[in-house]
Amino acid sequence: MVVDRLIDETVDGLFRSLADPTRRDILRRCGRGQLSVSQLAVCYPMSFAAVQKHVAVLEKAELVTKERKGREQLVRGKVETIRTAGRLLEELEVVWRGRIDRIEQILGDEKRGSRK
Amino acid sequence: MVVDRLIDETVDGLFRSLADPTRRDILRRCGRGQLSVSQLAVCYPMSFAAVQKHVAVLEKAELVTKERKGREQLVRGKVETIRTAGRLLEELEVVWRGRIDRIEQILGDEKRGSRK
DNA sequence: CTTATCTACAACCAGATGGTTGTAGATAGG
DNA sequence: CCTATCTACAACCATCTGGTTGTAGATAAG
Repeated sequence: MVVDRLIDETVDGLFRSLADPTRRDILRRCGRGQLSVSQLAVCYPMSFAAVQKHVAVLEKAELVTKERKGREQLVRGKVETIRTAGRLLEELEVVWRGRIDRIEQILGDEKRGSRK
Repeated sequence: MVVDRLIDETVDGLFRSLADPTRRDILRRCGRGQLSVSQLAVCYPMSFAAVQKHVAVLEKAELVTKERKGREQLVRGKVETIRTAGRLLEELEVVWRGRIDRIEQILGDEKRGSRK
């Protein structure tokens, strides 16, 4: 199993974070980590506090990190977490493709060793 | 752009569907499409109606399809939609990696024509 | 036909979510 | 020092979400 031992809550938070257009847009903007929270905030038709909350959600899901720079807080995207999400999806495909085969193989292995 | 013209609502529904452990488990189980809604329902500590709602959410997000078989409704995973989700994540990575380069390139192309 | 099973859907409820405003602490600049 | 800016966080509110129960339609089985 490629992505093991990620508890449900973590995965929930990861995908839930991605399920909001404002947060996806924040992610697109902050790949290089040059934008402060207030710079991000002016991009959206909502209050600073609302954007701050979105950033907090992303941070909790580890999709971004924040780095203090004077009185600003620079937001940077965390590529590893995006990859984790991608791997979770791939794993699903693998389960779909291999479920039955794998069960048969395991049952076979018990008496025959590897097949083919 | 690999994944174009997917409106926000669609993407929201896609990731939101994935942000629930019951629904992720349903997806894992129904890759081959052999399971009816009621067969799925007995796997979880909740009512039939609750599982039915989860399946409805997955169906609306096009992560599964349903196929009538007599009085049952067989649920089958839709691999293309999983791939769509994966591509959305990859696209994010691409934006992070190439944002600045691409802006420079577009500005350059305006006077130079296509490169390479 | 009658009954049991599978599905669909409405109504309802508690808790989470996404927004608001307001207050307050830190830091930069005049 | 004083002020403006950036951030943090609490309180509040409307809506969405994930669960429940109950009712009803269709199909399979006796």
